[in-house]
Amino acid sequence: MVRQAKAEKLLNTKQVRDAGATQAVILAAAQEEFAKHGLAAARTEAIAAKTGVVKSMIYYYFKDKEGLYQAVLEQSHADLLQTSLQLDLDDLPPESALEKFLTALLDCVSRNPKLPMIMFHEAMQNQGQYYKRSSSLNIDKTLVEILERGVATGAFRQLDPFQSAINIMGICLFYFIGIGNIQHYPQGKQLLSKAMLKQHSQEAITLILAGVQKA
Amino acid sequence: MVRQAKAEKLLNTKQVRDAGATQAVILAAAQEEFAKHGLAAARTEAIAAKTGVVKSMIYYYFKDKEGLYQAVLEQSHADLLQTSLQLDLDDLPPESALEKFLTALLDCVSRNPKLPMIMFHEAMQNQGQYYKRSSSLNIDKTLVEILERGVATGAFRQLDPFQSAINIMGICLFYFIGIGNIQHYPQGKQLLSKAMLKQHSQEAITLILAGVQKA
DNA sequence: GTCTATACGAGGATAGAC
DNA sequence: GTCTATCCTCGTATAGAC
Repeated sequence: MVRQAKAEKLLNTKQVRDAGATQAVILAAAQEEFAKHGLAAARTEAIAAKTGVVKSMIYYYFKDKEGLYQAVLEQSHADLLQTSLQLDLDDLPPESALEKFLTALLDCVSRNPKLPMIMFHEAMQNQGQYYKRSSSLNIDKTLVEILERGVATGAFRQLDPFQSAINIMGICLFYFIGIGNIQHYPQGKQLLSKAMLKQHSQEAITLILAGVQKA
Repeated sequence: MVRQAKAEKLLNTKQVRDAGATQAVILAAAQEEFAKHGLAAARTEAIAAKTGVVKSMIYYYFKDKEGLYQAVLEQSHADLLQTSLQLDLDDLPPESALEKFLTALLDCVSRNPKLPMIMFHEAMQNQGQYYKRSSSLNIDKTLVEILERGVATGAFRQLDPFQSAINIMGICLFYFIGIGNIQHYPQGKQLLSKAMLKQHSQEAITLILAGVQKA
């Protein structure tokens, strides 16, 4: 009797899985799906299909699609937030602070290339209503402050800190957002390979530093 | 008898509308909707609601949602294509060519701020499968060629033309894509006002020209 | 060409067995 | 905790009157 029960469990491996593992696997699949489609166009069925777990598990763990979306948003921003908090830039001269900031940001999105896509679906579809509460605003504020300081000390040229912050973020993040279109170029490069990501970071930093420097 | 028919037509003004006007009004509304939501998440009902015309007109004129989407894509790219063809940059030195190119591009997207949003929904949701056939690839190719020429003549620093082209496009376009998120900043600026658009163009051009110049 | 009404399918969400 | 089966809303698309 007991033996039979055990055998049944071994056959049906799904029932052995624990809560944490299932949640994690759902979150990972959801991140991919939301990155591609955003909240509205994402399909819970597609997410479930990737996990091997059944659709109703999503509702069991995350209540509904929106609940899952918010969980993904939070998890995706966690690394970025953590990174930004650790940066202690106030003591550094503006050029060094900017370089350190950019390196950290580019490392972060290179580790998680889906993040920019998620952010911008959020921006376009939902006008940032979920994003607003999130941490990312601090990132941009940090950058604006570095630029203001650099202009004040004369390290940077006379630029508008607000506009320039947007443009600098554009240099860093656009690469990841445009991938879908960029891929269609003849060369057929692997845009997310380690080598290309490294090169992107270097090119971006060089372009930015040269761009803000006094003429 | 004839009189009555005329009166009836006057009352029911909808029936007076001609095909061209209706198509145009649908296209305009669709462009807005697709810019916000992309193909999958766009709602034909929402498009119809904005027009005052009834939903079934969409199917009458454009066959189905995808047909309307392609029409919007084509119309949205028309201006950009037209602009890019008129640019005759081969005779100009690289710096002038780049500046002329950037001015044209920024004018174009300032006139039609929805274009970048549409392009990037397309990139993310559909991996550029519609976009591929479109004209925009030429835009980026033009930019790559300018950069290559500038590096060859020594006008620009040693940069990777491919990577740099992406980053430059990022500076120009990111502003329009990020609007949803950027708006939430305390300042509450009108990002699409004439003044702000003008400023963005100037800041972008300055940043780019400074960034590619030889050190 | 425009409207009303409706068929039909897709997908979000739940109930209940195991 | 996981699965199966099902409900029901929403949204695309069509049929047909005017």
